Amino acid sequence: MRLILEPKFFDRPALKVGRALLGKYLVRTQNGKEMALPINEVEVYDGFVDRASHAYRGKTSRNQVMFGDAGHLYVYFVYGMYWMLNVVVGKKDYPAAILIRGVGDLKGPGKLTKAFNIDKKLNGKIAEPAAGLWFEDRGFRFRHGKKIWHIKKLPRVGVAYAGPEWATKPYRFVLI
DNA sequence: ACGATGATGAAC
DNA sequence: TTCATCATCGTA
Repeated sequence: MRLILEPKFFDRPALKVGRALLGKYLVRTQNGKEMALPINEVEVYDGFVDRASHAYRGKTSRNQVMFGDAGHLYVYFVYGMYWMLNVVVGKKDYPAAILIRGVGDLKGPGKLTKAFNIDKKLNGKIAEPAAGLWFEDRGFRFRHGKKIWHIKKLPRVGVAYAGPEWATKPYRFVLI
């Protein structure tokens, strides 16, 4: 089973999409090769009031993709070295996105973008095969022989600047 | 615990 | 135009 996730999958409340993305596959094609790994960690950045979100201080040239349509990729550069991969969710003009923090054995958002060769060339593109990067439902993941899993809710990483209320919100989801 | 490393955005 | 900061990671 390989079902490509369409933009409408992402056009829902951010927390719902964040949970729904766990267990889905991140798929990358480049020069005829395909790689795909299941998503096991994400963070949600939700709306104008979220002080940890890039969109909190309004639209800028960097974050404008977050204000666009669901299903677009928001890719930005941090710490002079790493690319972060997000997918935009929710309605147009409502800034929200899901940061992909872990896929397969790759723990950490900077490692997975390096492994998948993701950089600014993908920023603003729709997540679809034509872009070379998209998301798929490949069926349930099996853990311990059963087709179930647990979702652990944790604070987001590296957002102390948002202040205690927003830095401690359980907007990071990990597939256990 | 800290340095690498450069874009970003706010202040000047 | 300068400057502090940053949705990180590897090495110590």
